[in-house]
Parts: sequence; C-alpha cells; structure tokens
Amino acid sequence: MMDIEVPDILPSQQDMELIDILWRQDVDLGARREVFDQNHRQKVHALQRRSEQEEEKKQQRLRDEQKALLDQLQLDEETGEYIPKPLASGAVTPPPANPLVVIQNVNFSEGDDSMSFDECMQLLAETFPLAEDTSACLDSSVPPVPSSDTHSLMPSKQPALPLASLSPAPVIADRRGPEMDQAWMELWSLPELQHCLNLQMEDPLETTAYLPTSIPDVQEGNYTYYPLSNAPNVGPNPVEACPPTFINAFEEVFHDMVAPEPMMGDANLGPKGFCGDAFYPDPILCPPEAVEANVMEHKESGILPELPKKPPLNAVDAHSHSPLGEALERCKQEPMAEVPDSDSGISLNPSPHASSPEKSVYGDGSFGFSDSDMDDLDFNPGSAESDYSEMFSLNFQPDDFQQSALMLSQAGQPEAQQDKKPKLHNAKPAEEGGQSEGPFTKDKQKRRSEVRLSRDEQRARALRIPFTVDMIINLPVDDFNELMSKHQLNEPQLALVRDIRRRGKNKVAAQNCRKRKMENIVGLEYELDSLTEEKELLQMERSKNGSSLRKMKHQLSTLYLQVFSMLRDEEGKPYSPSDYSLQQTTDGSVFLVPRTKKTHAKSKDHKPASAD
DNA sequence: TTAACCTGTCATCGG
DNA sequence: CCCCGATGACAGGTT
Repeated sequence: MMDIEVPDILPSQQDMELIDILWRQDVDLGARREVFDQNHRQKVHALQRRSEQEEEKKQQRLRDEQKALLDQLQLDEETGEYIPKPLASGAVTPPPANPLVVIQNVNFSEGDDSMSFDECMQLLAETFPLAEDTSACLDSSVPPVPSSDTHSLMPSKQPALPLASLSPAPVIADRRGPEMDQAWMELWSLPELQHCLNLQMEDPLETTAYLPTSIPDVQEGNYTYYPLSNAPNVGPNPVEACPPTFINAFEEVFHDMVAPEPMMGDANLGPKGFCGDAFYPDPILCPPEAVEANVMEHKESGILPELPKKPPLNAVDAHSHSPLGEALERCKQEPMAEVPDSDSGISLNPSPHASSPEKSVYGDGSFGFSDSDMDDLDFNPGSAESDYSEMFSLNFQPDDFQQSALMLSQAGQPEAQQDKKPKLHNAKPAEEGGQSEGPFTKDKQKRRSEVRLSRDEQRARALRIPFTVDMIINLPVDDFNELMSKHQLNEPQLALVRDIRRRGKNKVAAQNCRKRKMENIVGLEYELDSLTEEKELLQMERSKNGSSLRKMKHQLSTLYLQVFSMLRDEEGKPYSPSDYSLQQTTDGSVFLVPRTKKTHAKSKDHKPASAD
C-alpha cells in the first residue's frame, strides 16, 4: 500500500503547484488592481477586507495550532495508550517506498517519535527566538530521511539538538505548566476553533473509513481520542512550538505576497516547496493540513481506486481544507442535483468568507446583480474573495457535471484544454522570480484571457451555476438546451447562463471577425501587390508600344518624304511639301492633295500621283 | 506620459 | 418573431 500512495502524492503536488501558480496570478492581479484602482469605494472595501483578513488570519493561526494539536494529540494518545498502536505500527512500518509516506505513517503511528518531536519543538521554542523558529524549520527542510527508524528522523533533522534534551513523555508532561493548560482552555473555548475542529473531525473519520492502506480501526481509534476535554492535557507543546513555526514559516514564504488568509491553508498544500519537501520535511514539521491532504488523498484513492488522480479531484481535494473545500467535497459526494441550489447551509461561494459580511451581500446580492457590480466585487484589490474564486474557477466544478458535459458533447475538449493551459505554466518553476516578475512577464495575453474567463467563472460560481463556462459556451445548442432542462435553474441563473453564453459566443465571433478582417487585409494587400505588379507590366508594355509607335511614325514620315520627293509636276519640278500632301484612300489609291484647298483638291484638282 | 495595440463587450444588422 | 453570427464602436488593459 505504500507503493500505491506514491503516485497519489506526486500528481497532487503538481496540482498544488498549479493552484499556487494560479493563485499567484490572482494575487498579482489583485495587487495590480490595487495599484491602479484609485476608486474610493474600493479603497474602503480594501480596508474592510484587510481587517477581515487579519481576523481570518488569526482564525487560521488558531486552526493551524489546532491541527498541530490534533497531530500531537494523536501522537500523545498513542504514546500514552498503546492499545491501537501495535496494529498501526505493524501495518504501517514496512520498508518505505517514499520518504514522505514513511514519515507520515511513522508520524501517525510511532509514539516515540512524538516524544522526540515534542522535546525538539519545545527546545526550539525555548532556545530560539520566535523568528528563528522559522529558520529552524527551514533548516530542517533538508530532504527527509527515508528511514523507518523514527528516532533517526528527528536527530537527522535537528542535528544541533543535544540528545540529552530528548526526554521521555512523562518529562514532557511535567513541563506542561498550568498556564499553558489555561491558554489551551481558552483556545478550545473559541467557537470558531471548535467549529473548525468539528469540521476536521468529521472528515478524518470519513477519510479513514476509506483508507485502503492503513488499518481503519486504528485511525478511527486515534481520532476518537480527540474530544475537547483531552485537548488541554496535551496542548502545550504544539501551541508552544509548532504553530509559531508554521506561521513564521508561512510569513517568511509569503512575505512578499498579498496573502489572503484563506489561501494559506491551501498554500500549504500546494507547492511542495511550501510544505513537506522544502520547509516541512515531514508531517511533524509540516502543518497538519498537509497531513490531512495526504489523508484526503487516501480518501480519494479509496473512493476511486481505479482512477488515477485527476486534476480536478486534486484541486477540490486540496480545497477541502478550507470551508469552501469541505463544502465542495460534500457537494462532490452528494447527488449533483442538489448542487445548484444547495440548502445544506454550506454554500459554495461564501464559505471562505463566511465571517465576512460582504460575502452574504456577494452571494445573496448576486441575484439580479449587474456586471459592473460583479466586477467591483470580483476585482476588489487584495480581495481574498477574488483570489479564492479565481483560484478555484477552473476546477471547482463537480466532476459529475464535467463528465456529463463530456457525455453530452465532445465540446468538453475546450475544458480539457483549459485545464491544460495552467499545466503549461506549471512546467515553469512556480517560485521562479517570485511574485514580482513571474506570472505577468510571460503569456500575459493568455493569462489575461484566463482572468477574463474567470470573471464569468466567478459569476457562475456566485450564482452556483453547476456548469463550467466552457460548457455553457461551447456546448451545441441542443446539448445546451438539454443540459439546461436537466437542471432546475432559477431566473438569475438562467439569465447569467444566457449572458455567459452570449458573451462567450460573441467573444469567439469577435475573434473570428478580427481574424477574418486581418485575413481580408492580408488578402487585399496581396491583391494590391499583384495589381501593382500588373500595372507595372502594363506600363512597361505601354512604354514599349509607345516607343514602337514613335519608331513606326518616324519610319512613316521618312517614307513619306521619300515618296513625296519623288513626285514631279507636269513641268518636272518637285511638289512643295508645304503646298501638297499625299493622302491615301480606302481603296489604296494615293492622291496628291493641295494643302490650302483640300476640298477643292479632293473634288476637282486632284491628280493621280505618279511616282517614278 | 502617450500612443498603438489587443481584447472583451455591447448594439445593431442581416440571414 | 426569434436565434445567431457578423461587425462596428467603445472601453479598459497592456506594451
């Protein structure tokens, strides 16, 4: 089962990189808008969002701490109670095929490792200032040690730690001061945290049930030890060591990015450089989201074992760590008929911004919105909402709809192409040049089109349109009508779908029109060239004919004079050319005509010319 | 800073 | 009359 997990992780990380790239683009876009947009209202929005982001960031920190606590809880529980552990270790500790997998499993199963980790992290927290914890974590980002020996993990990652500091669990328990317990009690008392924990506890329970690799009983047993009452007993270490490292590390990573808070959780999951491989070599140092990501991948592989990881699945899977992702995850599991107008209370779009009052306006007010209004909402500077929705715009659609679209028409290809576009970007290192010079230096046209596309994607998502924009635009009329008839859409949704289709069609038509116009211009230029060339040829021929004509005239005049000089009158004297001229009739007869009285000469005085 | 260019969108027309 | 493509005009963003 270790071997099965390896291909699961790698594509997921690629997708995470893809998501990160898209997200960076969006962030970059938002930043630019922030720079260029001086609209006062948007400033107000930006300020509000900033405050909201700070608030959400706090909540995210709490979640990180909570998730770290979950890991520690699990470990400590296994340490303290060896009941499930033998099963887990026996099932999980085969020779590693992938260091990540091994580390993860070891982390979940080995109790001794948790002790070392607690000790190390506590020592880190005590020894290093808060800012250096990050560097400590970063230093520990050297390639994970592919060993099944759990004790070799921490010493190898923290070589500077004196081994004497490693102490068994009871010592750690002793070090937990009552003030830390009090702090954790306060943490646990936070409603958001408890809600987050509840959400997290639901999914792992489901997840482990699908786990094909490890023993479900053990996993479930571990998770069942997560009641809130247990938390304070084991909390101090995580709150003391792990969360600061997480937060500092992320702030280190994203210090130059306008990092909307909800993205952080996903950013953890995305590029491997942000998580396990670079900064957090193993789940110990990695945010628990990453562990959950792996778990969710297990879940995916459990649900669809015969299918390789599909990018949309991965994307949605990754999103499942945010409330939006969870909602999507549930929507994906629910019958799709419920998706368009979900009454589950978990709305698709407002999830990441549930705490934001604007979100409700955005979601509810989007009915009957105008495009300009939507634009204002979509592209608020630094809007996490915008970033989120644009990030999810490509993949947020449930698979069932995409597959239905493929079944309905072969027009689903553009969608696949659209998915391929970002992967082309993915070939480029995501961290290359960072945000400042990466996303917008190349392929700006394409990115811009993607951004424009995502605008309609955002609108569609705002109204929970259960189709992709590509489907709406590219499906043939019959298939489109069939699709629309299959899903009960309300009036705003229908209007939006019609607008999206009209705009998309018109966009394509405009492109074709411009293409034709350019082709016409090119054709006309070619025709102009050919006509110019023909004109030059005709002019050459004309000049040639002119010269020939002049030559013939010259010859004719010469011959005329020659003939005229031969004419003699009755007295034998030559005719004067000024007084007479030679004229030829139609029958070929030539007459000598006096110039001064032509008519008379013609009628009376004409004489037959006689040439000697 | 400005102009040229590109692209999306809307209004309109015609098949 | 409706649908849909074509196209001019305009706006906004990019180079």
